[in-house]
Amino acid sequence: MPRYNPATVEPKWQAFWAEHNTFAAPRVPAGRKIYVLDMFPYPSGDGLHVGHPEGYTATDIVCRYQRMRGTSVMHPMGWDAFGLPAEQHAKKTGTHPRTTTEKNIANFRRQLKMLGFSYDWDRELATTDVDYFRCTQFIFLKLFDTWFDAEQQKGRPISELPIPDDVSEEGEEAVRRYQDEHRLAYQIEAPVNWCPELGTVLANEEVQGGVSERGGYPVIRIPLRQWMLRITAYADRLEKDLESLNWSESIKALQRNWIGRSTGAEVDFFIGMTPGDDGKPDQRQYQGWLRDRELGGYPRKPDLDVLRIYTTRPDTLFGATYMVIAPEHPYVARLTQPGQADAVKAYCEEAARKSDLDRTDLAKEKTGVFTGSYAINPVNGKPIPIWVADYVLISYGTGAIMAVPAHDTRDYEFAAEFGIDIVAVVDPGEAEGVSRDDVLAGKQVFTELGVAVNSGEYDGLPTNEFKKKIAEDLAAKGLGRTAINYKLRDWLFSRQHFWGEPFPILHELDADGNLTGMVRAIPAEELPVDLPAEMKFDSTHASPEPPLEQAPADWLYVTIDGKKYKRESNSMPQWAGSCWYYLRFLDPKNSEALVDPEIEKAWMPVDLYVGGAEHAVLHLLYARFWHKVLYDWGYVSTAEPFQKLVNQGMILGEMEFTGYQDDNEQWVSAGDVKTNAAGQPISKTTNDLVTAVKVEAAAVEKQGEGFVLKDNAQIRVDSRAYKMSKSRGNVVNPDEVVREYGADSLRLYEMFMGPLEAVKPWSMEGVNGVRGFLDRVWRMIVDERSEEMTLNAAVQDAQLSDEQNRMLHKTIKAVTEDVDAMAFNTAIARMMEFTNFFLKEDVRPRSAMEKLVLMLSPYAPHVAEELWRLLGHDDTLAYEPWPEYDASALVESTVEIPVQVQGKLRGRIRVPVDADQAALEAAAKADPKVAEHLEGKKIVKTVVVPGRMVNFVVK
RNA sequence: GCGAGAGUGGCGGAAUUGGCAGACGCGCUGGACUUAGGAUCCAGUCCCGCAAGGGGUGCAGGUUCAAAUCCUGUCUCUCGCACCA
Repeated sequence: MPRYNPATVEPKWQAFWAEHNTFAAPRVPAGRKIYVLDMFPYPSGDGLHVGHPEGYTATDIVCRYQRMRGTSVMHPMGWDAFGLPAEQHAKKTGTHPRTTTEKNIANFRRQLKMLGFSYDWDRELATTDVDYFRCTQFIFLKLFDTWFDAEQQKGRPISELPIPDDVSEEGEEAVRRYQDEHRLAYQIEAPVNWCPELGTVLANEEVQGGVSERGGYPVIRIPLRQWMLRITAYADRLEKDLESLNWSESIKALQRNWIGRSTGAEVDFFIGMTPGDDGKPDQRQYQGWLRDRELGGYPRKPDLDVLRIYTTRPDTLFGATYMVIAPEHPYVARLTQPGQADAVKAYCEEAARKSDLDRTDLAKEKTGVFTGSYAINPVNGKPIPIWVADYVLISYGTGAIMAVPAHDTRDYEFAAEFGIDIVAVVDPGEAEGVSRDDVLAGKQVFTELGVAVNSGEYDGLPTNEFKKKIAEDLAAKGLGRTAINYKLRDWLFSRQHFWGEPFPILHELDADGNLTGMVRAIPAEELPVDLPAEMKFDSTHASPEPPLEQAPADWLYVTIDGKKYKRESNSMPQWAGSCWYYLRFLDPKNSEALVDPEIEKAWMPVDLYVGGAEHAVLHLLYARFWHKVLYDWGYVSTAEPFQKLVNQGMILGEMEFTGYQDDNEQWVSAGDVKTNAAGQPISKTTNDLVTAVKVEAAAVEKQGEGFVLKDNAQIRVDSRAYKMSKSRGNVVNPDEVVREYGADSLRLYEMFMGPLEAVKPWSMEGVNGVRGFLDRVWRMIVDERSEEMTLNAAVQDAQLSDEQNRMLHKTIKAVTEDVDAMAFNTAIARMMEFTNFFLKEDVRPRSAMEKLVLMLSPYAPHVAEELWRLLGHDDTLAYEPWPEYDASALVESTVEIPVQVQGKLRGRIRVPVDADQAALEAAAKADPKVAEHLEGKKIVKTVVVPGRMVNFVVK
């Protein structure tokens, strides 16, 4: 009977591991430690996807390998369980989100256990656990209780915030408001991205090109009171500390790009308090202002009589021929002259109505309107017109720019559109790709570095020197200062969901029951703030108002010391729970602290963090931000949470061939098909829609660069693998794969497909292939013809032959080096070679078989345990020492060396390993094939690399 | 447009201090065993060629005794960002 049958072997060992608590992690490590973390999944109703086990298998291999090397391993798993789908399900069916969530978690847990991962399940947690979000709320209180000291670059308790005298003179309420303005968690009334379809407000990051990232629904902007987290305060540290991390350069680049640090200068342009009838500031006032600035210096906050701008190119100040302020800029109304009022008002209203989608869509053509007012360019005293245009964003820099059309593409387009002067102030010289004459004539835009012209005393300065010089000069005159800006925005931290962590915040009510604008934090010892138990779920949610506004009054309203309060009804975003779960895993049941400091110190940081690249920016940036705040408070001992990060590549569906047919079901070659604006395939010649038709692999053949129909070689077909999706019907279900081939085969296949970080197409035949390998390993060791589990007769307590020994140690060396490099695909290939070799051996020494089983066990743990037992061991192999290789066993007495003539391979010679140059050369010349090619030629040069190759250069 | 990464057989991929291109697996071809085969085993499988030989790592150049690997240019694809002043 005993053919390899994963359906019996796998559940048996899963039960064994659970019963013996095989993978329990110690409270603190004994000796060397490794903390290996998977990005915990959102337990969706669809269950596990084959993408999940890819990263999970990789980390599981590392953990099992490290246990065998005597390392203390922390390897936990949990659930990122808050999220919109459960709430939408509740709206449809009335089922409480917690019920749905628990059901989904149970399914995920079953699936993960089915795959044999060596998690310490006693540490399991879900972000929806009340005890867990009690701690999440605690961290929020800390964020609320922190201000960022820019001097020290550190978060500090709000009680240490210095209060300016003029504020403290105004009284206690003013002080509280001042503090509230400086907290890391603060509230604003801001236009938010309301998505009616999803019934929620989205973060900027969740809106892609004006539509929701999930679902692609339209998003409109409406004002709402929101909680924000001041992540921008930590931008500098978040960027700088990337350097210390063992992350791929591409992920670091993504984060740097997202943070988007730029250095430049802020400059104040004088506009005056009351412009003249012509819209221009009074020259005498301007002169007075210049003198005041020279004496008083550059103020921290701009006065009302200036327009403050940010530029990365202060060297182009002389070329600024107009200015632009964003439609939302607070000065818009003030700067609008009566004659322009209607036009400006209309323009701003339209801009406000526009969704981000519209703004992006219309990006091709610049729009704007003149305010009628002018500002004075501080370098030459010239008045320049101020425009309102939506290509300037209120959320970046100061929301206002100086426009230099000659040297900025956007300004150039705008100036061309509206006929504004273009003055070149940077001479491109011999720079490539531009015509110097055209640039100097204002007919072509030039945005690179060059040499200053038309810039008064600065003429002749190279761009970089000019930048430095003018920044100093402006600072000396009190007109500007060097400044740093970030693309990163503060984090919109509230959501209009029921199914999220409630904020531990109360809003003060006045006698009429209206919000006073003052808030009060719930003390840490009174946490958690649980969600209301009784809750009705509406199927319609047509307003952006949070569902918790409909919560029972006894939850929503609180009276403390006779004062009435209303609970915050927003909830936290899903990101909140995933910001710190790696800490809670270390000490999941601690009721006193987030994590015991002794335990935290012993296990942190996470040594290996594996997950999808889709979290390269947001999750990782948010978690790093929280970690740094906790670090500033002394709750954690490391500046960064995740030392090494690896992103597994996406697994695509099976490779597909796609042909195209027109309305008459006639084939259209893929070369004649393009996509239209709506993304549909159309014919290049007729522009008619064509239909994509799936073509079987058997019906196509390779021709040249691509594939064509076998029946009609004129018709090219597309060949590619697509992202798995329900709509495409190419989703692979892990349950089915396990049923058909077993968990070990699934694990092995996912690792064998290719490098962990690469994007790879699925292939069911490939799974079958690795299953064949496991079958061969089984037959190599087990006697299949026997009814009992019996060793194959070839497995004997015998000495290894030299060749067997070499094979064994070669394999140990390669597999060990590969797992250290996380090159699992080649490690598996080496074990396949080992198996192919020993299957041909009549005697398979037991010790060699045991070592293979140990090496295979991280990849295919169930079958390995089963074989280990058959080989005569009573206990799990999880803590057996990892095989060591013997370098002396690798040495061969002779080696085959290629011989080239003119760089072309002409023969191979077998020589002693230590053959010297002369011996190699002689042996090479003696080879008949080589001799043939040398005959009648003169040897000009002989290259001999001992142990590697010989090359003759002849004439 | 900007940034990052990648182009190697029919397919997934291996080989990177420059040194035998195609490890390993799939698929395919032929054979053995068999009532049967989607089991197993054996042999073959980069392309052209009967062979000798020639060609070959997206394309075009270059460096070198020797290039998938280094340099220059170029094309294509994937991912991310996208009016960030």
